[in-house]
Amino acid sequence: MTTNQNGFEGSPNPAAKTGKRWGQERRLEFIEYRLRWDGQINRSDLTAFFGISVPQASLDLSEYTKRAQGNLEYDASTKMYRASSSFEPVFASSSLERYLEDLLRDAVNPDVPYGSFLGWHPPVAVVPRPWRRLDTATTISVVMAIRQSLALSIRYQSFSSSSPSLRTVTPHALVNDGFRWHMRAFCHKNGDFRDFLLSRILEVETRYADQERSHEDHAWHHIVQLVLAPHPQLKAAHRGVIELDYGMRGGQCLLECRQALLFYVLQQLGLLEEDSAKSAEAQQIVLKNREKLAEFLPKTQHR
Amino acid sequence: MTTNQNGFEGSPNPAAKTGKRWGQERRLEFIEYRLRWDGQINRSDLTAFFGISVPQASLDLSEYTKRAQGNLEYDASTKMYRASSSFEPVFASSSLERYLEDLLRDAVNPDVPYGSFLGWHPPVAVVPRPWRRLDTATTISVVMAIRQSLALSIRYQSFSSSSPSLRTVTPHALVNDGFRWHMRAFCHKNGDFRDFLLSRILEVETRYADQERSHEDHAWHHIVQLVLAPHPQLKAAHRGVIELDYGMRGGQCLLECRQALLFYVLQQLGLLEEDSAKSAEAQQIVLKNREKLAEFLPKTQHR
DNA sequence: TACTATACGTATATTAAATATACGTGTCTA
DNA sequence: TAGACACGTATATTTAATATACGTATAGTA
Repeated sequence: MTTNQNGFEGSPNPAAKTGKRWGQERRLEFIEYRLRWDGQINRSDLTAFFGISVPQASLDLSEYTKRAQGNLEYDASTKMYRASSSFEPVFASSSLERYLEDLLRDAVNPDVPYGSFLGWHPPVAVVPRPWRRLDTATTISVVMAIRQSLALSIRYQSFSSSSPSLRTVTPHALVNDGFRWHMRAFCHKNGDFRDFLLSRILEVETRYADQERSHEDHAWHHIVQLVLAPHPQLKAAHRGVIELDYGMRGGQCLLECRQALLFYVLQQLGLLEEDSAKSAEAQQIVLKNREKLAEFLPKTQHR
Repeated sequence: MTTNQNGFEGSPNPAAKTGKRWGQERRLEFIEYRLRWDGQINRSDLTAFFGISVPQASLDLSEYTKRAQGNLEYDASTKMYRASSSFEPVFASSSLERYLEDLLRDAVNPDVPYGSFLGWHPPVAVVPRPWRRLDTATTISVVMAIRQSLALSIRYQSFSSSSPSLRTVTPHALVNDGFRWHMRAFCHKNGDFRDFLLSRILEVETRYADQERSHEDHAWHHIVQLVLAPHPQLKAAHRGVIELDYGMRGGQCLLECRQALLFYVLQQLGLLEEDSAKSAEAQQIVLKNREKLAEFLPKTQHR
């Protein structure tokens, strides 16, 4: 990628030209996706979804058969194609991860069109989140600031100070902690790098040219390793369950994470306190290399 | 939707035929998406992404201008179109929610093609999750069982029992608790509805026809309301911050949730115990209608 | 058992979309 | 000031997709 003086880069090329037609490639992916996750597909699915004609749908189906021999078999009784018993996916876009993500997005935000290929799908429920939604203009300001290495003067409501204060920050990345969005930024007042919740930015007042500062953020680039193990006070059988859940081998597993995110990881795993009041059953896992990691935790966490 | 004797339904029609061409509609959405979140677009973005010709890209851009007058302005110096100051989106697909979801999916699973329109985007970090991934075949079995009202005989590793046991269950929905996927199912052994972690299903042994049981699952269909408020022992200024975070009005906010998910919601909000050992600062919020909700919590939670 | 409806495949000619190629314009860089 | 580049637009041409039609197979129903 090349960067010009505006800080803009040539965009990457995810669904790049392959010589094939973009539209038809999507239709072939659609066939496989529906075949796999809806269990079935026929021409009317294609004509309804893409607005193509019946003969074209036939052509697409025969093209898919050519590319993925033996995946399709026609069930004349239901007038549907089904995945054969020897079905082997040929498109990465029909992966389990994508399907689950599609289900999730649809359940969380049914009004937003995500362009998914979902057909029939099971009822899905998601644990609701109480936080208020973000502001579009603020998000765009932050993204632009990251791209062009701008410093932003923001009115920010930190938890530690009683009223909103003006700060100058130079953001360089976005962070999702599983619940909310933050920006990772250099704070000009304190002279260090911190996290700021996007939802606590009340206003972006001014922006001016700064410099690229990401490389100075050591806690960001430093990757630390957590060693997790089942709680030793659990019965052996329970330990086995935990090992299954976490895919542990030899009684432990490793989890890599940016030092800057260590606090959030431990918080989510309920591992912040050394000796929690919780029972072994509720605690489930322990952090084996706590001493080693202790130095990487902030002294006071101002959320 | 109509259901035939196989339990399959006619599929919904999200990107339905609008008279317009599906492919060109995607290209127009792409133009707006890039304009909004990449800040810019030009013909080569279109030709590279969709594999179309230069004149066609020009046609698409002028078509977008026709549909969204005043959104585009050409910057001859960078040879790019930019969003004008009076930019008004005309496609719901360029919403903030979709952009953030796209960023998240790309960060969590960079290898899975999600078909997003993301161009340049800021570095994004996500708090890593330690759980092992699901099995495709198991997931398909569960989805099929839900669709066709099948009972599954599964080898399941519950946390309470020491070794995997065989159970017969009839699932009717999927649940995402923010971390892991469950199925909501009728348990034939216990005669009630429970949650089962998909990752603890070791094997699906047999499946046989059962009946639709979702309507009997009262805790599933019953919606309860949580009343959340800032922790009363917080200073007034801190309470204001919490009210901002949660979008509270009049010092509280409501959160609706299925009774069956109440446990997970309280767990995630750190509100499971009545009097937590945590400080008011760490606790942040309280549940105002705890007594009312107490009856809806399971006596013993077997995770 | 015959009749009807429907979805399949495939063939035809036709329409419409997208292409290659070309030429003139304006702006930045060398 | 010349060259490079991206813009727009016009041409003829190619290719994709369409409408229409006909024959086949299955399920449901009279």
